[in-house]
Amino acid sequence: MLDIRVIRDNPDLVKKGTALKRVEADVDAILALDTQRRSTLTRADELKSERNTLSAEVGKLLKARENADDLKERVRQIGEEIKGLDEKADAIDAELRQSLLCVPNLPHESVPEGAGEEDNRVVRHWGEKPTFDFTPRPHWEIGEERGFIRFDQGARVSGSGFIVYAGAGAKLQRGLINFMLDMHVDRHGYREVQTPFLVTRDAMTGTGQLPKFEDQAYRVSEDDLFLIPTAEVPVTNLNREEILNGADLPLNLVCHTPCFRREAGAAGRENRGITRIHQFDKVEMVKVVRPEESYEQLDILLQQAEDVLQALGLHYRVVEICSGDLGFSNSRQFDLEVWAPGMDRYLEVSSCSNFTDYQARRMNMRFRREAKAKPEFVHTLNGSGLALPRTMIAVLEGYQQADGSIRVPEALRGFMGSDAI
RNA sequence: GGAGAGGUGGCCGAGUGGUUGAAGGCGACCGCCUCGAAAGCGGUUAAACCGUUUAAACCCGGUUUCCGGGGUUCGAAUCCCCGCCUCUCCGCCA
Repeated sequence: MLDIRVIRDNPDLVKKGTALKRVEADVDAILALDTQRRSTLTRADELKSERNTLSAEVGKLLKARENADDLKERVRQIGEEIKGLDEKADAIDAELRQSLLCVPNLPHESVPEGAGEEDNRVVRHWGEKPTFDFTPRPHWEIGEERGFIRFDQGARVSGSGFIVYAGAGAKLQRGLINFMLDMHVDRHGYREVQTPFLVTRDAMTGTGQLPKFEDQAYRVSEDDLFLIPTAEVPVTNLNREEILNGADLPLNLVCHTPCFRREAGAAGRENRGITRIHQFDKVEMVKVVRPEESYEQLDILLQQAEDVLQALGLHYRVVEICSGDLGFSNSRQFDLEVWAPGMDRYLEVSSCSNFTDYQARRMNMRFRREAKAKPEFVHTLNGSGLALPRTMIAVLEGYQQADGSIRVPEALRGFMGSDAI
């Protein structure tokens, strides 16, 4: 969330930023609550100060075996008044926090202005679209025909939007996961973690999925836990409520998890095959860094995600996300879109974002530069490296051959033990 | 799931109703000593919020916080209730 002081001191800046993001946020209501909160707090504090003084006097009187009944009664009355003010302050506080949680992060000044997806900017391309001497087929045809992807069995077990990988398809996904993890660990210097897939409401709130987007998450109501929509949630929250040692930054963490998304209202034409399913695997990179280096780290993160696609020999483009399409908690974001020849379109396989101190403030995650320095909020970033289904699509469609077999990308041959499946 | 024990500052660990934000130790930082270091000696060492001030901040005044939430009391780290977490034993189980 945003620093209330920033909102207090620069309300217009905040209004401008949220407008750029095309998000409604009632800044004036927040300012009013803030003023109310402070005046209530000031009055309560004064009374508490008085109570503390008088209480000490009661103690002295009692110790001297003198009567303190009158004083006691007076303090009791003050106590009641304090109780009322505290309750009021708590109520205002809760309301203020709720409002604050619904204000998005502000876009970085470099972010192009735009209303939505259509205004995103293609920054560059890498590689070239593969050419075929036959009409490349979409992955759902290939996958079904070869038994790599069992849509029927996924639906049978869990309903529509769930799939089963089988045989060489299952092994291919496993190979991709290993390949990605190894690259980030061995080459990019990340530390691998394995986290829970069910997280608390606090964790979901910390990274920004809640309270605004609860309808997108699977929830286990019995325990009020949520199935993670991305490893970003458990991994970023790993050090919440902590003051980190500045010498330990930046933290570079990589994690493979399944991701669960309800995708309410997203069924249909655009999402045929496995482009958008309720459960998919993803390798995610998370960085926790010093504030002054977060934008530089975003470039590094993006490059590291690109490295995976390049190593797999997949043509892709880098897209800079405009203000109106920017994620709720993001200040700047680049997507990687891989080419899927069978579908004849680009697919988002990675999203690399800087969250500045927005998540850190929600999670209360800070660091100390030096031994006695004041704690400061860290900056957090994350990027997919990569989402598996769409990588799978690009491989199946991009490496398909006329006879229906799939060439195995060089990088995966050692693992697969063959050069075609 | 059942029974018991426990959750105090960066860490260890005192503290059972009134100058305890919290003894003592460790660690860290500063200074002295030293050619330098170690040892030794002295000092410093929680966070948030409100107010004041300011270019911003420090300082200063106040409040809160000893797992979280309620309660008792003039006053709670200390007493009571609920919850969460950790450990031990039992049960169960990949």
